Amino acid sequence: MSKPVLRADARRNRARVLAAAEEAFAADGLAVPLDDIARLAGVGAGTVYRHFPSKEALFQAVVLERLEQFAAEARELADAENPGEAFFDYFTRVIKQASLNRAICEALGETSGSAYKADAGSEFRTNLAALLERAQTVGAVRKDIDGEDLRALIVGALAVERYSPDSRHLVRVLLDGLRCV
Amino acid sequence: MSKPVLRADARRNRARVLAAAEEAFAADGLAVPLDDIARLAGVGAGTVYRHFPSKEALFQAVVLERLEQFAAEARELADAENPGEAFFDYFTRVIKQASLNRAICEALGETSGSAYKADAGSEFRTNLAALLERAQTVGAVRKDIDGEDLRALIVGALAVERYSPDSRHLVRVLLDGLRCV
DNA sequence: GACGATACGGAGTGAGCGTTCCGTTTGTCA
DNA sequence: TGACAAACGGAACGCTCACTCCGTATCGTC
Repeated sequence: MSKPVLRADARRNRARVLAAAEEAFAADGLAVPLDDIARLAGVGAGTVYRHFPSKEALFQAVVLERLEQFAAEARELADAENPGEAFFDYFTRVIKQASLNRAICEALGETSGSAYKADAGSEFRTNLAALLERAQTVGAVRKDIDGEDLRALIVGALAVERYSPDSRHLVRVLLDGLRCV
Repeated sequence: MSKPVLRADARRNRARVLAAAEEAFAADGLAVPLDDIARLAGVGAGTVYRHFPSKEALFQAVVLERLEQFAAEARELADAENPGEAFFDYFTRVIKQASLNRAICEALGETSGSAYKADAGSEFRTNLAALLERAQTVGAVRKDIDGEDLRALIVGALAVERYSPDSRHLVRVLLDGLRCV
């Protein structure tokens, strides 16, 4: 049912494809031609399709890998002694990292992105909501927003950051808006 | 040098193309096939190219038309009795309208969008900056942002609004961040 | 080392789309 | 109304790109 045990070269090539895709999608988003990814990985296009049913599936695999990293970071902060600080630090860090990764920007910006909203980005969602709630409990963050609101605000902050990456204080404007009044 | 006086049918078709393009681009952005625009306008593809040198040029014409409307609205508010209120009202209205128009979203979001940043969207830029400065003068808006910052924040607010159009209060979070502390 | 299965490479295929070309139609003006 | 220029329509072109196919190479096993 699951994996029929890959041959050694197949395993190696799969890893190469994933690495190449991560780099290429991060730089140019979904627009990068699949042939470019194959060339970057040092394999043929057919090999890419042996491991991933479509370009879109490869993209999602790359994005989900990254979202799981974000989720892990959030988990580490779940018990931080200062929930407010933890929340704002995390928010800032995610924006900074994600804004440098066009794949993440496009994936999170997807209004109808079923794959990230529903199934597998769910751990990211859960942990993010947990951070938010703790920060709200101690009075660090206004209480009239929920997890889904926060994700929308992340998308907005990403757009701001992408638009003017130099301006250090713009995201702070948003954070100030999030603080308790 | 300028216009060689268009024939009547040519003038009519040009207007139809512009109207169709405005509708199509607003709905689907630059991704809409040019043939669709031509069909919607009831003309052939060749006719579109008689009036506009490229699809991109047509897109810019549509966007600039809209930006000039925004600029005009800002001009009307330039002497409002309450600069703070005028600023926030204008900001909210622009976000609301622009978020419904995918062409505007894409155009404003263009990081390297020379056409809108440089030449012709300049009146929009100027008037927007004037509104901002007056609001800052009366102490309604924090003073550590400038016109370019504001445009970045508009792009961000657009992303938020597009992501969750229902949530009435999300843009308010951003506005609260803009207020004087 | 030989054999069968697995995986590979990259040319090929088909679809979509921006743009052009040209035979035909239509407006304008005398 | 006739004739010429202006404008039209849409078929055709060329390019890009996702995806497939199949002859060839490589791996694992006995």
